[in-house]
Parts: sequence; C-alpha cells; structure tokens
Amino acid sequence: MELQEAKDKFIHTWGTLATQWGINRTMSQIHALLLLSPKSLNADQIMEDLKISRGNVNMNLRDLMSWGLINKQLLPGERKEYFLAEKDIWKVARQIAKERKRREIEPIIETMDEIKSQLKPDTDEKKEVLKIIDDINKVTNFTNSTVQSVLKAEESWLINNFLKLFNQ
Amino acid sequence: MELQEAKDKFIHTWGTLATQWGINRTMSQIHALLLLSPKSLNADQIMEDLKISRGNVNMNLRDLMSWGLINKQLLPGERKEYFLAEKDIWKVARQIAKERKRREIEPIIETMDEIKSQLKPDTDEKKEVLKIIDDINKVTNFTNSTVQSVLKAEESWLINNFLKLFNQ
DNA sequence: AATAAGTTTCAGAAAATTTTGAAAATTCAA
DNA sequence: TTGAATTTTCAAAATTTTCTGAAACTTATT
Repeated sequence: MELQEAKDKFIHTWGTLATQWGINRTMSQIHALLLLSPKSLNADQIMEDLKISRGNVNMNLRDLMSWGLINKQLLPGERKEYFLAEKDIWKVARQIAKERKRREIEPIIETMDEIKSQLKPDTDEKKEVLKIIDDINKVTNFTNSTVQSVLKAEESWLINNFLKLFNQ
Repeated sequence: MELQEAKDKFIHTWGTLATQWGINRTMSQIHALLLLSPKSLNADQIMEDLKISRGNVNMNLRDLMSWGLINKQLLPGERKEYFLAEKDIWKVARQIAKERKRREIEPIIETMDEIKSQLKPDTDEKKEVLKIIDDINKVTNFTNSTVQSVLKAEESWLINNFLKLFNQ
C-alpha cells in the first residue's frame, strides 16, 4: 500500500466510523486529514483535498476548534489562516472525553433534576417514576465521576512521564 | 406537574438527547416509555401512545432487543407479544457501555490494524502515518480496557451487594 | 386446510441533516 | 478611505436517515 492510499483509507474510514457515533462525516475527515498532515493547511487546501465547498470547510473547522481538536495558526507574511491538528492522541482523547461528558452527560442530569423538583411523590405511580429518575441520576453521576477520575489519572500519568523526561 | 406530564417530558427529552449521541429518537422514546411503564406493553399500545406506525415500532423493538435493553414477554393466553424494559438502570448502563464498546471501539482497532499491516515504513512520511495509527491503537486499547475494568468492578460491586443481601 | 391474528419487510414518502455557493461581512494593505 | 483578499453566513439544493403503510409472511386456532 502506498502513502496516499493509506492516508485516503484512514480519512475515509475515520469519516465512516464517525457517522456511526453521531459525529458529522466531514468534520471527522477534516480532522483525519489534519492529523496526517505534517504541515498546517488552509481552507483552500482542505477544499481541494476533500473536494468539498468553502462553506462546509469553514463550518467544520469552527466545530473542530470548539472541540479543541485543532488550532488556528497565523503564519507570518500569510493572509490566509492555517489549521493544525493536535497530534498528541492522548490529549485528543482527553479532549473528546471532556466534550462528550459536557454534551452528553450533563444535560441528562439537568433534565432529571428538573422533573424531580417538579413532581410530588403523592401517588405510588409517581414514586415509581421518581425512583427511575433517581436511579438514572445515580448512574449518570457515577459515569461522570468515573470519566473524571480516569481523565485525571491519565493526565497525571502524562505529567509523570513529562517530568521523568527532565530527570534523565 | 402531573404524572402524565412528567412521563411525557421524560420520554420527549430522552428522545431528543438520544439524537445528539447518534441514537434513533424513536428507539429512545420507546425505551423511555417501557422504562416508565409498570406493565409490559404490546406493539399496538406503543403505536397508540407514541403515535407512530407499526413498522417503526417493530423495527425499533428489535433494535432495543439487540441492545439487550428490553425483553419479549409471552403472556399466557395472549397471542400478542409484550415487551418489558430492564428496570435495573445499572444493568442498562452496563449493557449500553458494552454495546458501544463493541460498536464504536472495536471497529477502530480493526481498521488501524489493517492499515498497519499493509503499509511498509520505508519512508519518513509513512513512518509518521504509522506513528499516528499506533498512537490511536494505544489510546483505543487503553479506553477499551478501562471501560472493561470499570464494568467488571461495577459488576462485582453489584454481586457483592447481592451477596450481602443473603447474609443478613 | 382454511382462516384469523399477529409480525416482519421494504419501497416509496416524509423529515432531518448536511452541503453548496454566492452574497455579506470582515480584515488587511496601500 | 478604497479595494482586494479572505472569512462567514445562510437560503436553497442535495443527501441521508427515518417513518409509513400495505403486502408478504408466520403462527395459532377452528
């Protein structure tokens, strides 16, 4: 397999996988493209490479920035904006976990709390509903704090290795 | 807030949240409905309650069964099939984690392995691509085994409590 | 074996999401 | 300022996903 073939396969598969977990295909493909690119790229280069429109590139670059997966780079003497992916995959994974926690887990807690505060447990059926809501809250909080502690542990493991590097 | 209102809010929000994480809205709503229902329900009851077609109900009930979140119940003297949700939310959460692991994490490992085995590291650029693929594999394996061990720990905590119950 | 009750399938319709591309807005240089 | 380069926005088009409903299939009853 040649380099370009491997890159294409990676970018294509990454996009396909992403749709299965509710992430926009193009966003993932741009991310994959930037991950594999040693140099930062501008909108025109991404447009040409993935054969997509300027508007699409723009929207998804902003999304990727909001996920903290890529950064804008202003090259001296260049008018155009260049984009560079975070290459440290551990950092990428932590970033994704944090975002998903914020976007997926926190809204559940909010909704459950809202229903809980407004429904009086004055009948057996209401009590049953409240029981389920309470259970969901427990599980969600557990998941939340587990993710949190794994993130923290993982982060300090990285910090440890970083420190070791300086102790050599 | 009255019972029906609370139920509706729960079912509706659950459906909306689900779409944000790549799960079909109807599937989540049927799951929510069954979670809140003390009795098992048949296709006609679900159709009427959520105002959706028979085909849609059938498809999503099968999906929910494949996720291990609901079970078919054959009531004596009844021709129709009834469906009952798993009410133990910890079990539900474990089931979802297992499925997502299988559906989201395992395909990544497969793809990365495939590219890795076919791309020779004979240039610097190829080596760089292989480095990223390797990193992704490391992170994915780490995530996989972390989920695995949390699941296991959580499961045995449950087992522990179950056993305690009998030691009283 | 015929019929009735219930379930599954799937082509086409409807709905939701994504993408395009051109116009508007912004930024920079002279 | 002006105007050229670049980025952003957004209505409409294209695409993808979901849903419907009727026909086909399966299972149970007489």
